[in-house]
Amino acid sequence: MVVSTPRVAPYARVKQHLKDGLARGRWAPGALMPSEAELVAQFGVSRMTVNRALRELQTEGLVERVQGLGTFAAQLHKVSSTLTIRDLHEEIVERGHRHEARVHVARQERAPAALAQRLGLANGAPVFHTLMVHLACAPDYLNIDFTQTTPTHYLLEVAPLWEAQYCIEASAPTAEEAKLLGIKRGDACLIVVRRTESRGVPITLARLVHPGSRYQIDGQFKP
Amino acid sequence: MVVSTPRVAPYARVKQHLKDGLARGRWAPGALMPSEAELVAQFGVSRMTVNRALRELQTEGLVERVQGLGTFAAQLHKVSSTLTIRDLHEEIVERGHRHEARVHVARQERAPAALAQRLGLANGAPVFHTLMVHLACAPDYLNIDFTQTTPTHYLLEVAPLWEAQYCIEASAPTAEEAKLLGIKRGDACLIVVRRTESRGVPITLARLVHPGSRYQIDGQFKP
DNA sequence: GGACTCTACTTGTCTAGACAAGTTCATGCA
DNA sequence: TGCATGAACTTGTCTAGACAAGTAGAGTCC
Repeated sequence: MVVSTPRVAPYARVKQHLKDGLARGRWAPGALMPSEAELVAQFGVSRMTVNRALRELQTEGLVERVQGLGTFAAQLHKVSSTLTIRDLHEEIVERGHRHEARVHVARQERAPAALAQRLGLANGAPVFHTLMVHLACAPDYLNIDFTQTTPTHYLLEVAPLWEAQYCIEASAPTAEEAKLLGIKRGDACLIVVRRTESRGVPITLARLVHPGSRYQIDGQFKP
Repeated sequence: MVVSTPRVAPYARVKQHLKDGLARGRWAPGALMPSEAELVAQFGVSRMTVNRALRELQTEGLVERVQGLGTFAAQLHKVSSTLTIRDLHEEIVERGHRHEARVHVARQERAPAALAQRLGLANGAPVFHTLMVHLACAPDYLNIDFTQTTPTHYLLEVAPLWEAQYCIEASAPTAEEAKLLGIKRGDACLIVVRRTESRGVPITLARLVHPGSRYQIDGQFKP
């Protein structure tokens, strides 16, 4: 019987070796780690190979490198994880549900002062204002634009999303939001305020209100 | 007057060129992008240089590469951003505040069934149970263990954090939590449930309750 | 038609050497 | 003492070439 050894690339071997060492605390946060030259000698590979391993560990936030100084074990107190912002339309379609939405407001407006400031626009600059409620299980309702797709989906196709800041908070919905979502004013909501830019130009400022009892934001971190 | 041109590395030039093209929609999501060989000819650099540019774009999620096929513009509908989980103690100290905490529960227990399942442990396995309230502006209060540091801080030093899953939701606090935090039961709270592992061994399962009126979770995405 | 092989193209990875640029430290000079 | 210099080390990056491995399509044989 032949056991196929799943050939592991040398750069991956070096990388895993360093990860293991970090995992078992061989190098305390901030401690100096082996130099590229040492790893070259130890593993018998070329410097480019070792360099790739270290560079990837750096982008993963596991080590910090300083030209002229060396490679240091990163402070693991700061852990950056990935949080996926998904297009709601895509999400629902993938789950096999139909997705429709009720559009309550869809008009061009002059930006009020507070909004203009947050978007970095002049007072009264024209903006599009859309207010809609997404329904995962669709009733037979209106059939206008944006009931088959989401504004985010549309904007992502027109202008690739290039920058986004978001802010997650919990609070009670406004009276209007509670009414639209069919919940009580006292019910906790998860509110994501998301601002997107493309090439420095503000694209969207969305206030996404999720009933706390039905939505969660999940994320995961792996080294 | 000499204007110093900030020398840009060739790999960065290639990378930026592709980013620009993606930003202005030169390649629709899923479309075939130039091959390494084409970029080598176009920029007059070696293949390793082009390869690095493309590989980094891949790890940034901007392109997808398939051996034998080519490089494709990524579906930009999925945007992964970074969310920083910070050590609360570190955070508060950095802001120049003193940080103390009231410890209400700190004992070893047998894990109840629900908890054991979430941690992947046997029923009744011994776990440490800590319940504490963090105070940003410290009164003069108890002075026991963990009032100068946080359990998370301690555990991060003992066992480097190697994996974390979290889940953010909004809901009303339990009666006990409301009492401890000095808020009303109806006030919305931002609840982060965080589970950490190190080398496959569960380390902590934390339920972090933040009064919605005082805390937000911020994040940012940049290409 | 169906199965096979061969070719052209793609990405994945490694090598050995090179030069640039940053840090640290010892050395020597004024 | 104070300061400039340079050696020794580090990481950052590039090159030209090589082989491996995966895909797609054309051609060939049965």
